[in-house]
Amino acid sequence: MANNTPQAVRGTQDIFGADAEAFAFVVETFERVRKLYRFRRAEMPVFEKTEVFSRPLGETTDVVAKEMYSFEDRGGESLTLRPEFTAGIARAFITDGWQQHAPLRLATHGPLFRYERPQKGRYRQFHQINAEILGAAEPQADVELLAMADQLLKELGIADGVTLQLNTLGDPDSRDAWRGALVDYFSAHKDALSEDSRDRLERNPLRILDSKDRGDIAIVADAPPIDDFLTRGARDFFAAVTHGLDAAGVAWTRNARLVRGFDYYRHTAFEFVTDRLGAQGTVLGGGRYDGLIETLGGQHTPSVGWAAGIERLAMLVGDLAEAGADVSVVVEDDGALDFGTGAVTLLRRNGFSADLFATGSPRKRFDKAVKAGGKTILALSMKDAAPQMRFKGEDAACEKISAILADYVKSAPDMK
RNA sequence: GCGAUCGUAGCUCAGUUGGUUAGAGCGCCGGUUUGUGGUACCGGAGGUCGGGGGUUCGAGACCCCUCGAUCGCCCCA
Repeated sequence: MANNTPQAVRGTQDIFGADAEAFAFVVETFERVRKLYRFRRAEMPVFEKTEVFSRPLGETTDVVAKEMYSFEDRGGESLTLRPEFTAGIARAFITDGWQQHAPLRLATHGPLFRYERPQKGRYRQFHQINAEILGAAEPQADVELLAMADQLLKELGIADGVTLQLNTLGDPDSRDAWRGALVDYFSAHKDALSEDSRDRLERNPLRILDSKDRGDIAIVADAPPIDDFLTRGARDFFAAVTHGLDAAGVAWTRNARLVRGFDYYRHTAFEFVTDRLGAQGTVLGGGRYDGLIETLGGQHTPSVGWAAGIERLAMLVGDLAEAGADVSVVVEDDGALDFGTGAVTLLRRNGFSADLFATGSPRKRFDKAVKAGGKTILALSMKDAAPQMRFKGEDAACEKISAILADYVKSAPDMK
């Protein structure tokens, strides 16, 4: 049957039913919480000039560009489907003059695209919710941003088993000193490192810290910690963030090995991690990216943000049952079809969700309605050429429905 | 990009060491039964066994290629 039908593109997903309900629940909860924290809504383009995404990634572009969905448009310009929100928002901050709104709290959500091998909770087209505070150098911004994330996870009902892991990468001076010390340390243990990590030593030494290789983990345990290299300012900044989190009642744990691979990250880095999603344990992650907007040609603009995969959050939320209709109208006799059509429309106009069961074997329509899980069932049959209404059960809802339909029943020419 | 496992009706699966016209449950459609009733019974539709090639007298079962899924590695903005 499907022989002649094109297949869905690898890594895409058709989200439906209970999964779609969980997805919508995540987005709706995000929208609600974002307003509580006074984040403003933004809608961003799904594609940008490739440079918007490639330039901030710097030297590693070569590796990362292979994971971007890039193409030339008819004018020969290289465009890319957004693999993240932040770069596009940073571009808009510059090109649209959003400096005037700083400090600017922004929230957005939607599809992102990465050319990667699909696995659990990871797709080529996936969806994220995203929050940023642009043009805010003070640690209080980090606290607010994290408090919002924390509240979101709690309101989604998935905070159990999820921990906030927090680290600092310091300012550029701290970070450079630490990085140098790590390179020295790992170079001294080069022979004991895994092949992957020897490679990382050249490309991106900080990444050795979250290697999954057993041997590497042992070496990493004795690696010099960032704390030994923090400048006074960096230390004070991190202390202000952690004190703020404590004051806000946000639980956190220090993970001194949590890193971000790109140079524009400064100070705070964090991930909300669960042990319930296999290899893809990060549920929400982000950090402070004070250096990003400069790489795109803007003024120095300290900013902090996070993103979270909606699919992964939805998996943790679990299946949400689709609600049954408030009323199921069953036309048990085709003679009552017009009456049923009018009745169901009237109910919907009065705010009742309603299904109409009027197809298939008339004798089985009632059973269908029962199975569909409607809260109240209104069965319509014919008696002496006139439609008859009958409710299943008797409760307050039936009375309301009767009241809504009372005038309609009187006006129906063949209703008694 | 690499590795492992998997791919049979709409869904969940069974198909014995390769052997006749490919099965079940659920769902769907119709009929009978019941008639404030999610019951029971009967019947029906629906599969070129992911796709292509090969081995064989014979392949859903074996081999190769390909597409896809799942899990892990790499990567993770």
